[in-house]
Amino acid sequence: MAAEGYTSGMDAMDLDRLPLRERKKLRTRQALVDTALELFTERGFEGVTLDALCDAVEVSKRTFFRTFTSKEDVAMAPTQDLWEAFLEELEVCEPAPGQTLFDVLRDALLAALGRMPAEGWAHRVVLSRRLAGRTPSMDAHGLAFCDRTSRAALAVVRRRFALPGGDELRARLAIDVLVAAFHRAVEAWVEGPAPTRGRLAAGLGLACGAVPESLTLAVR
Amino acid sequence: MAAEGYTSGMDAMDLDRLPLRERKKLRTRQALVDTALELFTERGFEGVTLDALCDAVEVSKRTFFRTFTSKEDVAMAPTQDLWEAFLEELEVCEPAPGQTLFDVLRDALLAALGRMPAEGWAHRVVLSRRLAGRTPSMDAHGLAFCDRTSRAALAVVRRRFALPGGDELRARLAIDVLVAAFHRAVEAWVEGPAPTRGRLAAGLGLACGAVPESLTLAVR
DNA sequence: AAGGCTTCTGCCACTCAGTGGCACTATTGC
DNA sequence: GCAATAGTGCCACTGAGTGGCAGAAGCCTT
Repeated sequence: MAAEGYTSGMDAMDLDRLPLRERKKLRTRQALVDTALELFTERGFEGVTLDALCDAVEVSKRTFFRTFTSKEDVAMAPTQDLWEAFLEELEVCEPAPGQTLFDVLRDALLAALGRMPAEGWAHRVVLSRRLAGRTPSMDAHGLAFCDRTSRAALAVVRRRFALPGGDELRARLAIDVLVAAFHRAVEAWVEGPAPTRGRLAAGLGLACGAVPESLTLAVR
Repeated sequence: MAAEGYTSGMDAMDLDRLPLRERKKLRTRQALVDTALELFTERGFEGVTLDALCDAVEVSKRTFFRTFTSKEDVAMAPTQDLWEAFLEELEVCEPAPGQTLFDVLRDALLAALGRMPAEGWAHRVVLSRRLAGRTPSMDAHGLAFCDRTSRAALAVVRRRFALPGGDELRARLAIDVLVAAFHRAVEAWVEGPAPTRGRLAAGLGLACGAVPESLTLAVR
């Protein structure tokens, strides 16, 4: 079943209606992600060459690079799916007027989280994050992706919620803070017991709630 | 330890006292950074091979990799010097009791900024950042470095300012927020006219001040 | 249902970043 | 000066990522 967790805005129904060619492509994509996470976890990111991965999935290296932009990319796919869903949620959400932008952003992220497949996704993210923890190049890749997503999010916010000029900076900071809170939540989540979507959502809420106090926290 | 803009906690006095070997090393390092920024700016990051850079500086590739960890690294050196100085400042600063952690962090960063060489440093950072803006791999490298520095900063904060257990998250968030504010400040700074240390400091103050409002900013 | 048309895939050769090893030269402390 | 101890240059090698082209597989007519 291809799409789950790989193409964010799509459920199994849509999937079956896809032309055969697309379904195949999705299947290879999923196979690459799953096998990559498995092999990397087993032997380490550096310990697995692309040739080895491609052999295991029975795909040529050329095809790999038509599906993913880099070796890091394949291992970060699960998280990236979430951020893409976040952008889509941000695009369609209808916040109550007067609501705080920060809350709107947080809710969009929570909604995106709710759209991730209940089965398997969380596990893939955990493997991916643990790997990133001990693989600098993976971590860097993930951070860069977040940064690009933040820019995209700012563009959506600017277009949909018509910011007064001086608030551009504040909006961008709100996004940065959300991203930071999310990272902290994930960090705690992958260490903790039984990582599920629900626990991650709870952690995100907690981290977001801690932000105001983080600014007024006194030393000594 | 080093020379202007290359090793944070040292001025020209100290430099002359260094053994010859060290001074040579520093000189190569500086030559590599300057030439790299020049060539990259001229022909683009991808447009310059390491062999070309090493030829220009008359250094072997082997030596390059003894000085820098990667091609990206050499181009990000100026910013990294600042963050290293920040860690040192954080280590030695003596905040007034009751002061806000966030303010302590911001002041440490401002102090580090003040320690950067008045001549040349700002210009190097501007070149470096502009390059990073159109070179994903450089940007990723920079973000990863910030992340590592944030972790290190948290360790210092934990040790020096003995946090109660539950405030670990809040402290880390405070650091993340500072980093975000700094990034926004730099972003605006490299676009603006006549980038000097002073203007960057002003921009950082502005961005830090905008954080509380960014959390309460309402949509529509 | 068979033809051509399009799109994707496999393969091969290539560039370039980054590493390991060894011989060589230069600095330093005696 | 003279060992000991760096740091350096050179060379060969691995592995990521790319370009090009020939062939296969899905697709779209009639």
